[in-house]
Amino acid sequence: MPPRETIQRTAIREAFCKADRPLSPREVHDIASKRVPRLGIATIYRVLRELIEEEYLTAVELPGEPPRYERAGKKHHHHFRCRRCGGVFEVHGCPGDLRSLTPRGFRLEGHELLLVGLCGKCNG
Amino acid sequence: MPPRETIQRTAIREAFCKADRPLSPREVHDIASKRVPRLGIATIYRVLRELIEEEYLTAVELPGEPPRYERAGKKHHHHFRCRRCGGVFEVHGCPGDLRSLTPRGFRLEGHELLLVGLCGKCNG
DNA sequence: ATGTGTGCAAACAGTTTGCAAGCTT
DNA sequence: AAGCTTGCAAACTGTTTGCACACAT
Repeated sequence: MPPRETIQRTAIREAFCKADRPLSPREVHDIASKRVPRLGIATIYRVLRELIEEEYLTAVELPGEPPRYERAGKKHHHHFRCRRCGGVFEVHGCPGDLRSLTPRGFRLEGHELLLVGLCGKCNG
Repeated sequence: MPPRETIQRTAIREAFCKADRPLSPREVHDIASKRVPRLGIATIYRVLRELIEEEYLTAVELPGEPPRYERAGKKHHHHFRCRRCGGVFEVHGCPGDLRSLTPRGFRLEGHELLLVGLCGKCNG
């Protein structure tokens, strides 16, 4: 049976609809609390897990920072992080032939790539 | 004045000399505890911070997990994470030519790559 | 002897879980 | 009405800090 339509779930989904960037659990809680005052942080984590399970959201995990979440459905991509302003941008395309880097006997199933440098604004 | 030569520091440095992979604070504690039985986890964190400051260690930040540490000064390399046992291994070599993925106007200075799959043991 | 470094425990931040009560179906 | 979902608080993990004591110098 599908999950029930609760105001909490609705408020949480709405937060992601309005956001144009990946949100942390704390940020989701801050946004959704405006609509559902007694909203508990545990509910955020529970619903987040369900929405990922349903593939409504995906986790965005970047090195050195806690995970954020964004709407699922985007095609395979990587990110570019500006070391000056901290902004994170999508980059499309993908390096090929990563199998050649894989140690003998290991099974390669996927990869994550983060480019680092200066974004257009910070590069001047 | 330089840090004092304590058995704790020695045991922690030794753990990294023998390890051929990045270690988590917990792993460092497990290894160094064999030599220094009453070793406290707080000491691990304190010494880790000092060793990074001294550039004896560098932090290895992987997406979705707490930081690990390895000896500084290694040449450019990446990591492979086993999705079953969670182990992290070094891989040598590099995809190269990532400039083609960089957005127009951005300045590419570096990159981080994580391969994901099954390690030799978990692959069977 | 001096004062830094350590072990322990408490404090913190982020995340998960147990349980009684509430709300959707 | 039935039982999934929530809020609350406690439990857990990873990390930091305060403090008295130990030990390297």
